[in-house]
Amino acid sequence: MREASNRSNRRVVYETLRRKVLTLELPPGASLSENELAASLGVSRTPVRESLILLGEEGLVRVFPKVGSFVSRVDAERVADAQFLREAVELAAFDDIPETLDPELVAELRANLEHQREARLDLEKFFELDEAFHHGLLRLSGHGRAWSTVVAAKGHLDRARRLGLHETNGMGRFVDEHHSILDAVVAGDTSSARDSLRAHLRAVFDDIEKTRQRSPELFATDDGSVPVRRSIAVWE
Amino acid sequence: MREASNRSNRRVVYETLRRKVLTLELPPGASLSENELAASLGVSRTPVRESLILLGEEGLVRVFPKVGSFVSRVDAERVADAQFLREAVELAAFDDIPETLDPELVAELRANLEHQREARLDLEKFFELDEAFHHGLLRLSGHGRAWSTVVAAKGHLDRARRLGLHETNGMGRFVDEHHSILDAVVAGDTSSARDSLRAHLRAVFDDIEKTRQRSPELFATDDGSVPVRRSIAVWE
DNA sequence: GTGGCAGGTCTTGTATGTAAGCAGCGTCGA
DNA sequence: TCGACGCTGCTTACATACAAGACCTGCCAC
Repeated sequence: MREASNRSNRRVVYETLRRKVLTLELPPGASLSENELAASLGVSRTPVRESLILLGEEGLVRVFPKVGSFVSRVDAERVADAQFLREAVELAAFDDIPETLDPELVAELRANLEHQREARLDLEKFFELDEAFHHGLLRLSGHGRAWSTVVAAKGHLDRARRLGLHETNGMGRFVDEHHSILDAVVAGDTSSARDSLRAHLRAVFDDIEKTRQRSPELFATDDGSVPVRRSIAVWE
Repeated sequence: MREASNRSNRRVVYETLRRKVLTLELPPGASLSENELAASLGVSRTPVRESLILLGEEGLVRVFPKVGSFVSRVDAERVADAQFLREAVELAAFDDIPETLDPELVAELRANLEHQREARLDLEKFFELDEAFHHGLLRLSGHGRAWSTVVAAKGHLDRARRLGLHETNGMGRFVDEHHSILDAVVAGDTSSARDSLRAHLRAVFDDIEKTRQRSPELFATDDGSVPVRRSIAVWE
């Protein structure tokens, strides 16, 4: 019945749920019943449950034993933690940038920036390119593998950013900042690249903070309280 | 039959397995059959399987579908990745050290160093204190929560370190280095503290490198090849 | 002797059954 | 009217049954 896929059901379910949580398609507080999800996705509870456990470890889902599982609130502390981590890692990588850069990778980054400009009004597309760009910066210094750790830690940061960017009219400014960073790196001016990158990351974070002050309800502190059980889940 | 514990079976199994992997009690390459582990631990396959999945995400275990699960080899690349990450995070934290330190925390760190000196011949005890010390340094700057991410990423680094320290005669040198770091921090000399911390972390890493050159077989690159199935598991 | 095939046994992946607990709501009593 | 109590339906946690594939071993043919 199910096609012979190399990717296990669990992997598919995990990635599907993760994407929906990060894109806020499954909003904070949404109920994630194992039974409902299993029925919706056409699999048994097992892969769903295993996925929820993984998302729980990542902090994107909270599992309350015998009560229910819910998409976690966007936690301001976790957002700040992720900001600190990514800044530390990305800046530290610039200390290890080699004298001569991998020309192929530089070309890839330049092409990425072109696509960013084209996609500056398409939130999802832009986010995807933004991720690849920052990952690429790490790869320039040979620390590309550290990106996965950053990715795993910055779920709350990404959701907070999305909350803010829904009110923004275009990501042109970010593209400009990306350009500054890459130009400085290519010019061999590591110090300037560091400053530009730090400024860029801080600007993103400041936007989030502004959003938080405007709409604090979106950032409800994620204490141990159990959300109301009513199904908020938006699930087709 | 089983006592009403707040900690779920899965949590207990996960932490048990993780500890045994990190302490090399379960050596790299050891077979981790879900059935065997379930029988040994007196639980069903479910919590064991869920734990193995989590350890797999952490990189400590490799799961080969329909073949078996095995403790992952100590991977030199992953060791280097973890080294980069922890250095980035710990050094970046020093940029945010406040003017006046939390005196309670400082006292705790000083007491920790006393215990380190007492335990400098007891590997496991020393490791525990070492972890708490570095975590404490992060807490000084208000970034204590970032430690969990570092912990989750540095499993390979910890195992590599253990491999090396089995051949060492005491951790007195590390205690001295810890003292230098803390003294510089307390004196408000952040720059010197950074230098000392970086030197300390690099020294640890150099030790690992030396071990790797002496005993490369312990660091077999962890490619996709399936280990022999014969049960290497040491399990009482 | 050697190569190849088949079967048995192991593995993980998935589905489902069972247990135990929390929450909400209605009802009953004061 | 209001509070307490129990029932009902939901949840996750755990156990178990089944499916499908990989590997090893031994036998058989050549």
